[in-house]
Amino acid sequence: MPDQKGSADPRPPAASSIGLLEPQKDARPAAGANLLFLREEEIRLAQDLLFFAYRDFTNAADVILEELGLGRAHHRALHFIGRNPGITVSDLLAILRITKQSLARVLTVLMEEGYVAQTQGRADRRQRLLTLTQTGQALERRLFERQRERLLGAYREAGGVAVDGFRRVMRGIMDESARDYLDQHDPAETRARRA
Amino acid sequence: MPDQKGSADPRPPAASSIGLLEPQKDARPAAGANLLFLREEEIRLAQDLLFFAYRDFTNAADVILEELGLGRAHHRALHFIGRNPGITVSDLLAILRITKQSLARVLTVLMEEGYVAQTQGRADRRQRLLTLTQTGQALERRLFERQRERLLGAYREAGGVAVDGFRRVMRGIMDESARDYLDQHDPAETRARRA
DNA sequence: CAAACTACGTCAGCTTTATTGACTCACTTT
DNA sequence: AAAGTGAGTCAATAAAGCTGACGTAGTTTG
Repeated sequence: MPDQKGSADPRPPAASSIGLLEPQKDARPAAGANLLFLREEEIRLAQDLLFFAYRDFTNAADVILEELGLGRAHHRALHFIGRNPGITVSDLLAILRITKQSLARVLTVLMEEGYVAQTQGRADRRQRLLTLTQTGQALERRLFERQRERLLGAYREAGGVAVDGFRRVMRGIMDESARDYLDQHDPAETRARRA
Repeated sequence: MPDQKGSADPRPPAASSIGLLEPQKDARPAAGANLLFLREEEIRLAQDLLFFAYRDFTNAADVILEELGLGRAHHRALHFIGRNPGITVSDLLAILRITKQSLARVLTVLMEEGYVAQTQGRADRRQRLLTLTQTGQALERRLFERQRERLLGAYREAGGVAVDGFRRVMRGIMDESARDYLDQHDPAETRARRA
């Protein structure tokens, strides 16, 4: 039980810099609009949210990974190969934003253990297209199920409108290139519904 | 009392538990409501969202950290010390979920560089209460500003309702203990507005 | 009060995950 | 034929985490 601030609380001027940037004379009466005045505290809360949600979300799959002697890096590779069957090594590198050598180590293990297979590119034979094997798909699914439980619970509690908001904000946080990537996976069908 | 789990949730039932899992014969034309039928793809999209948003959000501060020879671990410590002045070492450990030794390495650097100061606990003199020095506050602010830009942009684009949804979903994803922690920082004032 | 427990620090050794830079090989493009 | 690209690999290194064990000061309790 954290008891912080229990005793001698050296906390400096707490709500010190409230009005962030412009005091923003929010004239809009729209519902929820008052939530939008972005004081510092609101942003700091979001930092916390990202940290905890990501921490616990990734953690959900760790038990399984540990059994198999794999790490999160392997999970990430499995996830993106599974979602992009036939992806090239360089495309995968661009998604993960790690170096070729870091990826190589991970891929080597995944191929040795029979989770991932390579096939030579047809158009460009220099390419090694990555896919999940049956085993790989099965593992990815186990990992997925764990994380799915969490998201399902969160989605249920929050409701559909909240989920939509969640998506919008998350998209806004990431780089434009990441949004572009997502749009390839989330094409017309879903985007249409969003409009 | 902070809202635990789903029970006793004071929040408006809104469009919560719509046809989840069920193929949902959506009669409602309400915007976003039909987004809620949780096919596998929807969950996988969320995995992507978390990965990219977290990747790019944390990345935003990396440039500054690199200049100073610090890493993300240092940033996390700075952030949570800044947000909990006078926090004890063990409380910080509980938040970060790393081992004492890992934290020790980080804290040693931060204290050597003059970003963090320790004071002996008054009630319990075994405790070493951690605070940011002036320098530490200044650095934390620089890092904060970078991440703030991103969030500000995302919040503006998404709008107040979306931000509220984002918060709800993120809270739902994390462990209950993390939600409890947040409730200490986000007391009456903010929660009231949310209702 | 003495024993037991707690908060913190630290030593020693280890693993995972990442990094940079240079190089080869096979293939494609110009 | 030359230049460029996709992929793999070598070697060396770093950041950030881990376990287990132990010491010391301080607190709580039988």
